[in-house]
This record gives sequence, C-alpha cells and structure tokens, in this order.
Amino acid sequence: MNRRTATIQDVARVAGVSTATVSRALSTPGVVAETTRKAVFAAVRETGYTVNQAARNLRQRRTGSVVALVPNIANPFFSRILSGVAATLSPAGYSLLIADTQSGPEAEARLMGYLDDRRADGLILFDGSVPRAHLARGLSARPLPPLVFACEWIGGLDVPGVRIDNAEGARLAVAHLAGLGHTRIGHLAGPPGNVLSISRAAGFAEALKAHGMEKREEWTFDGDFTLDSGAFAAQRWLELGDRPTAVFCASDEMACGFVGALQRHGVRVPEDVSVVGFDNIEIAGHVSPPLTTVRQPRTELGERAAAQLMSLMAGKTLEAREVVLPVELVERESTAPPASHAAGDAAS
Amino acid sequence: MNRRTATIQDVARVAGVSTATVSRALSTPGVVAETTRKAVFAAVRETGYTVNQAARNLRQRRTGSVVALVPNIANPFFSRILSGVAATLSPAGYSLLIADTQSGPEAEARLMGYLDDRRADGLILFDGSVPRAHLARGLSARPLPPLVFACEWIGGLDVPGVRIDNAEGARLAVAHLAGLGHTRIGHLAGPPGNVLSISRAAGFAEALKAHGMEKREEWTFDGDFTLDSGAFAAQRWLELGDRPTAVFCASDEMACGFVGALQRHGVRVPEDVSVVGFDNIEIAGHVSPPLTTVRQPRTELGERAAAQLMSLMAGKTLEAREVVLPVELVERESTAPPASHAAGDAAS
DNA sequence: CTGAAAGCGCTTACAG
DNA sequence: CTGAAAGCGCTTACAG
Repeated sequence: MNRRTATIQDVARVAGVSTATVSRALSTPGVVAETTRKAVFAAVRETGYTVNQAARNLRQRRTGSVVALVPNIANPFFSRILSGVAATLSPAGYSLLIADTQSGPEAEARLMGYLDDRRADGLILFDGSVPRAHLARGLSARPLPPLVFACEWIGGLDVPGVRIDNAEGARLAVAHLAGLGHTRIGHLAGPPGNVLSISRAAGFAEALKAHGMEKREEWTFDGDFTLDSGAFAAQRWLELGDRPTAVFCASDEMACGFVGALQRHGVRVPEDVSVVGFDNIEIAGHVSPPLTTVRQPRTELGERAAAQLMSLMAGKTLEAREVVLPVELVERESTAPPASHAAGDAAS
Repeated sequence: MNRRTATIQDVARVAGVSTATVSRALSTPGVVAETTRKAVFAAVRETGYTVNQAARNLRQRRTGSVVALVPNIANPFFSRILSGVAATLSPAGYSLLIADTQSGPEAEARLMGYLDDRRADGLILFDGSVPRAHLARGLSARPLPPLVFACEWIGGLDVPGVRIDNAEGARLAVAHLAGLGHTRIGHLAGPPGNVLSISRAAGFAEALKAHGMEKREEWTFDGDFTLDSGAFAAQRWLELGDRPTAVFCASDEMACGFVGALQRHGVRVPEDVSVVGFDNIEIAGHVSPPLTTVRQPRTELGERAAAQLMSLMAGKTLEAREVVLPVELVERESTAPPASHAAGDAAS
C-alpha cells in the first residue's frame, strides 16, 4: 500500500484539514468538531498512521521514559519490584529503562549519564550508595529529573521515596524467636554500610534489648545479601564453641545459603538451629524446611514508587514524601523452640 | 551559571562557528580543522553542552534504544541474561528497554506497540509464543525493526537467534543418570507447547532410547517451569505405585520445588530418588543437596544475542544466523546410583 | 472550532 | 574545511 511511513501530513491531506487539527483530534478530541474528528479518524485508519514518539517528545520536551537504577540488574530480587514499576508506568505511556549502577568499569560515567533530565522524565533509584554529590542539584552539569528512592535511601537527603519498615521486620523476627523460647539469637547481616543492613541490624539490637537479651559480637556474621555469604557464615557458625540457637538473616538469599551449608554439614534446621530470613522471595516457601521469613511487599513497593514518581512528574506535591510499607512475619518451618540440651552437639 | 540548557546554537555562538561545524566536530572530528575543533571543544566545556538525544534521534530517524521482550519481567531467570544484553548494548550507545509479553490485560496491544520500527532500533524476543502473524513483515501496519530471538524461537520462521542446545542438555542428563545405573528415569516437563519444553522432552526421549530404555507416560509430569509446578509433580510422584528412581527436570526452579516437596514428605534425595535440573541458576549450588544440573551460559547468551542484533542494526549480514551455545553437565549431589532395593519404601 | 506559522535541537546534502 | 538552509514529525500559542 503505502510505500513510506504515514506522517501527520498525510493524514491532514487525506482528511482535508490542517496538521494542527489532526494533532488536536488525536490528543484533545473534545476540542474538535465531531464531523472533523470523524474525518481525521477515518484518515488515520486509511493511512495507517501512528504517532512518531521521537518527534512528539522533541516538541514536548520530554522523553517518555523513566529510568530505574538498580545496583545490579542480574539480582533477581529486583525483578518483581520492577514488574510492579512497569505495570504502573505502562498505562500512563511511559517506557521503563533499566540500568545498573555497579557493574562494569564505566558504571559511574553511565550513572552520570542517566542523571540528566533529557535522558528520562523521571528516575527511580534503588541504590543508596550513589555518591550524594551526584544527587545535589546544581552541582551536575544538567538538572536532575524528578527522582524517587525505592527500597534504599540516602540519610539526610530530602528526596521522596518508598521503603519498608526494616527495623520493624527485625523486631518481628526477634519477637517470634523469643516467643519460641530462644534466648541466644545471632544475626547474619547485610553488606556493611548499606542502609538496609544498618536498619535491620539496629532493629535487631533494639528488639533483643526489649526482650532482655544482649547482642553478642561473635554471634554477628557479616554478609552481603548473597547465597555465598550465607554459606560462608555457616562455616563461622560451625566454628563457634558457644553457638546461638537461632539466627536472624537480613535476606532470604543469605538464609538459604546458610541453611543449605549447615545441612550439608549435618546440622538440622530447625532442630539444631532456627533460622529466619528476610524478603519472602519465591524460593523461601519451597526449600526444605520452608523458611520462616519477613515478607516484603515487592510488587506493591514497585507500584508505589512508580505512583510517587508519576505525581512528581505531573508537578503535583506529594501528600507523603516518605512512604513506609508494612512488613509481616511468615511463619514456616525453619523455626522451632530451642533444644533443651546444649545446642553444639549436633554438628559433625 | 547558565539559566537554561545549552544547545548546539549556544556552542556555535561561543565558538564563533556554525552549528553544522559544531555537529561535525562532535560526531566526525577528523573532518574538522584542529583549531576549529579545539574552539568547539572549549565552547562545549564552557557551556556545559551535551547532546539532546531526542533531537538527534528525530533527525537521524532512529531511537537509540533496543527493546527486550520477555514473557515475564518478574521471572528471575532472565535477569542475568538481560544483564549480558545491557552490558553489550551500553557501550554502543543503546539503551535497553525491557517489556513483558504476557502480563496484564493489554499485553497483546502493548506487544504490538513495540513491533514498530519507531519505538526501537532493534528487538530481542525471548518469547516463542508470540503469534507468528505479528512477526510477518507487511502484515502489521508498521515495518518491524531488526529482530533476533533469544532462548526461544518460532519454528519455520527465518529469524536469526541465539539459543542453547536444549536436546543435548537432556542427553547429558540422561547419560549421567544411565552412567550411575538408573534404568527407570522420569521427566518433569516444561509448559506444553513451549519450544524449550518440546526440545528438552525430545532430547530426553531420544537419549532414553539410545540407552535402551523406554519412555513411560506415567513417569512424565507436566510442569510450567515454576517452583509450584515442581512441588505439584512431587505429589504425583508420591502417588505412583511404581516409581522412577530418577527424574530429569526441565528447569532448576521445578527441580527445587520437586526436591523441596519430596523432602517435606520424608523422601531422601538422592538416596530415594535422583534429580537433575536444567539452567544452573544461582540457588542450584546452595540447596541441600546441591543440585546436579545442566548449565546454560546465561550471560553469554545475552551478550551474543545483543551482538547479533547490533550486526543486524548496522546492516551487516550475519555470518551465522542461528547461534547455538553449548551446555554442560554440572555434577553435584542430587544424583547417585539407584538404591538396590525397591525405591518406593522411603516415602511416608 | 480551525489554520498558518513558528519552533523543539539536531544533522546532512549542497555549494563553495 | 566550513556555512546557509532545509528538514526530521510533531505541538502550540496566536489569530481569527
């Protein structure tokens, strides 16, 4: 049929109106006479016209896209959250661009490239370790686009964001273990310096105190949220003379790595040690024993972050700049009352 | 400093040259006199100019982005592959847009929206279930952008793509189990109709025959690649009077769901039943017992798909239109020789 | 309710 | 090696 792509010019010619009228009929149909509108729609169908976004964007001085900056695309923790983001953004006509902040040698340069209001109409930042100087408006060559934090944040920076109640999650975990009768509880922490690690560790320490327990340094294991770091912590647990009877892990991945490694050494969960995770990722309910964990509403987190950003992009003032979503404990089978006898005997 | 965004006009004025020269100095510096070039660069620094992609794209009739269409963004299987794609595309100046083909009520409409050469300069399709009519050039209103398949494909359609040797993966699994002495091997299959399910099941059947075994219908379990479907298959295995001593699962997620559910019913892996997975996802090495599986080079898969697409977008002819990446067996501890006695006794 | 015209910020033949 | 000018495909005051 048409040898080349139909433009608004073609539609205007076929409909016998000006391009301005075609544009109006398409964007603000109410403002165009019904007869004209019908003629335009017919011409659109006849020519197979669809709008050229690049041209519209140039004229409207927008990009039509939102960039999500995650620490690492390859980390599946984000996939469900991003799915929520995309689901909220798509109907509003925004495309989601996903980039990572920490991989590759030029990660920093790429990051800076995204901190530009011409690359994206908005930014969702999942990484609290971005240098705050990058986020200081005026310092960078370009103005920043509207920005919201998701999951993580940067302390003291007045940027809107969505997160969960991390400390409360830790409290729920400790309360559950204390309720089971545990008085010797350890903690497998996330990467040092990370805001999530810090909040969860703080909530943990606080909750211990509230339950009359003391935090012991040798029962605090450093991790980095990965399976490997969980397995590594299991080694350290095994080497301990005096062991905790329960361990609260700051992520499910670490909890899975921890439990898996313990089991391979003949340690039984929860008979020899109770384990609580954090996140409630898919696999948590499917390992053996199914993992007791703190549920984090990942899809909703993505949806809310996207909704906040959309308000910002629309120039609205946010009713709540900091949205804190509730967490809940999911009791499964990796936790049980502590063995009445010494906890150290079970290991090989 | 500058109250508004610097444009190429500002640079031209400051450098005392035309905008055409600024453009050339930036895109094809070799063609500009050194003095001029230096003046332009200085002016760029002074004004803080960076190119406006929307304008450049409009003028060059390109979008600067590549769209990856995955069945489901929330599925973590894709995250590592997409990471490989992004890593290859970024240095070449392409942004990666990720969209899903199967979620939401308007999935089909959204998909059609992406099959448009003005939305993206190229497309990577991870979903072999897209209606082939959508992919027939000429049928759709708009010409398709350059397109490659990744992981999945559509039989009989002459579209370049990258995939692994699925049948070979199945063969490796069966050969491993046969080598261990298993003669009663079942299969937990992927979603019916899916090309990966079909290739893996075909490779499985073929390998059984090669080893002198017969495929038994009651030992073939339907799944859909999810943890849940693996757990469901475990129920069916438990209900069997005459059980296979080994099961080859078409995905690690299913294998994990299968093993977890079996263990919760007191079945021991590998003592009572050996299990082989497919994919070698992260968790495979961390569950207990660590899962024997078929490794699929996910990062490389993404890199190669991106590389193919880049060739296509550059107008080159592909030396190999179909890239098939090798797989390998990762032996861990979920497989062992079959018990000499009846295999059915262990279950509760 | 509609049209003529300007302009978003670039790139690229064309001419010199 | 460089500039004047056209044009990518839209949208939007402005005027009627």
